[in-house]
Amino acid sequence: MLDIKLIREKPDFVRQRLATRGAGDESLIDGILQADEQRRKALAEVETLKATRNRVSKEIGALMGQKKIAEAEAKKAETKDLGDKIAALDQQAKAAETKRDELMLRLPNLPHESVALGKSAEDNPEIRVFGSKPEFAFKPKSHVDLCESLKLIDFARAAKLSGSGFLLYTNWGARLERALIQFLLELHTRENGYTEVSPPFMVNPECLMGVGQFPKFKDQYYGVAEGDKADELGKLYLIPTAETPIANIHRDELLSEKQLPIYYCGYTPCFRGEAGAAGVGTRGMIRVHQFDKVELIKIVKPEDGYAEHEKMLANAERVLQLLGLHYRVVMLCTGDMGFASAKTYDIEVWAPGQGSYLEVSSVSNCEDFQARRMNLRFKSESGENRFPHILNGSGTALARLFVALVETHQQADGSVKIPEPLQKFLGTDVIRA
RNA sequence: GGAAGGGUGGCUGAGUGGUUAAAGGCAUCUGACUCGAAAUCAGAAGUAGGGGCAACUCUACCGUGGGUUCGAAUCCCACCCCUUCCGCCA
Repeated sequence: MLDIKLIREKPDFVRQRLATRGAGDESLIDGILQADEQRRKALAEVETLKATRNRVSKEIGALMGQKKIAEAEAKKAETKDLGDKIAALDQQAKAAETKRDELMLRLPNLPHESVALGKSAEDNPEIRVFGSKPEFAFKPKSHVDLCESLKLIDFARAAKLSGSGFLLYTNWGARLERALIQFLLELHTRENGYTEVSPPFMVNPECLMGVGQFPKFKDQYYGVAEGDKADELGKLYLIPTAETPIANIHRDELLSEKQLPIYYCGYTPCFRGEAGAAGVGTRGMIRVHQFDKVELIKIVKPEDGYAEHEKMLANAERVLQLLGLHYRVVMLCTGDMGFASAKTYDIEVWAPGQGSYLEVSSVSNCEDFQARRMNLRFKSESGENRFPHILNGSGTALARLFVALVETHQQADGSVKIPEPLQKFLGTDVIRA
């Protein structure tokens, strides 16, 4: 959520920054300003009436104390009708506030000034490249073929169990998935200083609201119900990313400055409806309804936000470097950024069998946008309450990492070599048919 | 699912209709003492939203939402959450 004071004081600046996203959100500003104006007007009026009522009520109390019953009764008659006026105005103020906040919750974050202007993914500038596309003396296979020949994934039976867009990892496939999770968590906790957490996989709607996934993208997530009780639907949702529970850990808290920075990492499965998205329904692991991910979350002082952002990006890149994978880092342009983000880098890993780059990590600084939504603050040394920056980054998404790994390290004989840092977690240096 | 108890400020914990923003304690800040610190003593200090150039001032907030009343942390109703016990259960 943006700061209403910023919208009030610099509406043109806010409109201009929103316009760079190209989604037309700046058109909401007028309605927000109008509702805000109505709210303040009603508030000024009703608060004057309340002040009167409070004063008279105190006088009545004093008179009662002195047993001057008649005088007290006279005062009561005086304020009798104030209540109705107050109730009516209260309702007006509340209605205006509700309208203002509904609109505010639909506004995305303002892009940071360092973000490249652009309309779509084609305008995303490439920041750097690590390694180079591997050369093969044979035609590299797709992960789909490798997974079938090595029996890593049973696509057909996964569909039998849950429909398209789900994966059944088998034998070395399941063990590789588990080894990757272990490898990632060990890397981030031991080398990069993150504290591991293992959060619930279902959360209440407030959490989704807090990170900005609700209300705008409500149709993209899985709601659950207990048993067959239809009215339970909507009390809990399957998490689309570990960001949702982890970033909300300190929701509605007032932290002390000494507690910052906070670094969390955690493994969870991620559930995505992917309604209308291309790729679901075809075989493969690129776009699925459920995938594993190790997520990084930071809660930091605003002045440290962007330095921490770069460090988090480096933490995610380290994963691919250790696994010997070629990748590139791109900065998402203003038109391609996520709703809550002020600045995002994507890491795209090369998948030789696909002949394309796959997004395996998205590292964002949401600044204080999420902190405002979830009312997470910290008390600074000087005593003022401030909103921290909240950052999130995939460290990394697993299904696509799995794809890049088997496609990159496949051998002419159809086997897959396991990079050295992963061997101790998997217990082998090669997977053969 | 059943029963009982409970939700008060950064934390803890009093408070059953009228100067209660709310005692006490902890933590925090300022001053005194000290070479400095600790301890001790004195004092300050909630959060949010309005109005005002400002000094300042008003309003709201005791789990949430309603209700009763001139006036509600306090009384009534509904709901949510937590704890313990029972039932079921990995």
